[in-house]
Amino acid sequence: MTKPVRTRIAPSPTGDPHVGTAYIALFNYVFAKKHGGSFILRIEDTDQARARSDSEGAIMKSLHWLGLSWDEGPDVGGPKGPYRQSERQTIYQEHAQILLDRGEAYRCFCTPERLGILREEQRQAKGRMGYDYRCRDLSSQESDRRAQEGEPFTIRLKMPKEGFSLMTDLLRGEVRRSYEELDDQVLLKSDGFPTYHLANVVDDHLMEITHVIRAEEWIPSTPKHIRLYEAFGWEAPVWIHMPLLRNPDKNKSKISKRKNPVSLLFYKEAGILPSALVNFLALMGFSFGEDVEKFTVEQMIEVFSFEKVSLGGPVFDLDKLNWINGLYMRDLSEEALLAEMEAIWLNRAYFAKLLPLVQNRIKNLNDFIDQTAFFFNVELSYDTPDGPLLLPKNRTPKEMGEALTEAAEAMDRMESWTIEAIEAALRTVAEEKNLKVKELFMPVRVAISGKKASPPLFESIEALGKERVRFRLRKAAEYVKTLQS
RNA sequence: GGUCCCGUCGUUCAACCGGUUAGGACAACGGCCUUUCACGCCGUCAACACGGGUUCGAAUCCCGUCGUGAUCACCA
Repeated sequence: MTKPVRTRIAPSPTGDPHVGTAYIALFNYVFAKKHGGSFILRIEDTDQARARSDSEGAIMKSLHWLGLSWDEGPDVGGPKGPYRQSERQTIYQEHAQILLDRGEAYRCFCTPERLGILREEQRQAKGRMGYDYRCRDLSSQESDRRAQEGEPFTIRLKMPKEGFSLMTDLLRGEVRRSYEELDDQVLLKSDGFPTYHLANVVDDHLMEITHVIRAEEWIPSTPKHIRLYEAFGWEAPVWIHMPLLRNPDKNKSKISKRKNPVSLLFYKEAGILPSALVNFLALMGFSFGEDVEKFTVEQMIEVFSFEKVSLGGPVFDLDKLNWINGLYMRDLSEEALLAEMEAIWLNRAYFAKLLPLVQNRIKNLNDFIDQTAFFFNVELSYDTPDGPLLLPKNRTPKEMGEALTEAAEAMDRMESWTIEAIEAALRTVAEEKNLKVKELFMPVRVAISGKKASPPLFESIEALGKERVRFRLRKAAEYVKTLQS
């Protein structure tokens, strides 16, 4: 009677492909394959405000790059589609209606403004947080009337007010949670889109997901999901909450782009091989056994079991990633290595892009190498003769640290990566930080090129790409703080 | 702040259901190899968060404390 194993990765297309997505995808993939099951990709694009058009494609491309391909998904189709939540609107609305009809959910006419004020009051009072149930006991007549009159509403799940919820997590055992601290979650937003909670449960059920393998940040809301399964009368999947990847800072906070490169594109552009990155990700929480650290996904599938997964939040350690990548480099034939090099920056197209930037500056053909070296590596050293120029006269390390950090974030926010847009963004940063243009541009130049003399700044930034520019600006921000003003 | 997860070297992963000089790897340091560097090899440094129990015996089981983290949205 055991059903075929089906797992899924459900990324939200709101930004660059995230290393955490790859991490969770890996374990879903491996577990499914271990049991001869299916691995599914579902795009959770129900947040129309944060969705970014280029994101979905980039996520799929990156996952394919890592070899974590799916059996069913928006691009390959499958029997349980569509696999994009934005294309499943009516399904969610129908299911919300079912809950409404059964009295398991209710319309809520509270405005975002009122809820915001409520939240603020609760914060001040340091009391219980959460919805105050104002609309929970509206009569059905009133509820129907107001809905008919066109008053905007959301649909909330009716949670029990007492007792406790019990979740059994394969890795963590039983987790109890009192219902008193769980409020009535919004299931359907006033724009008609579902929230994660509704869409996730409905889709997991309809797509016959047997094991939900997701990050530990979901543990607190799992009782709501369990309640939803109960309300629908469905069997819940097996819950497995993986630890969260962490920053290498003092506190080991959840991995974040402010402190660590989190985009898969960064690692690709930094010359990390997909096989090495996947292997490294596997090392985060999983132990192969016998002290073996280098293994392929296929080998991991052979030996995989959740008993071999540990729960401490693993720190994403670039040093070890680079070490293991070196291992994979040495395994490659010269031919294969050459192909990998051409695939990143050592190719004609990239040379052609750089050449116009330096043509006026070179006196012989070989000067090209000197002038463009910084376009071919990842991290620069600022402990150099020009390094002190990160700090203009009369500016403090703190000021410039903040300015460079802001520059990094401004670059990250850019949607269209053009020379003009880059310049505009940096000028805005200078203005916001009350810096003269040159007080920002020289440090930025040194940050991205390592030198005070470089090809044109914005063109160089454009050619380097967002990932390395961000990385260098952040590194420079750290370095400048160590300088004396 | 409430709730919940977690807690072994700086980092990562071990040490089957209690009995080990607590092990491997990355990093660091030292050495060998090498014209140099790297690779490789050898070695050194380094951890059971704390306090109570249970037990002949606790990193391992229980309780408490502390600490980190996550979460408390019409985001996922």
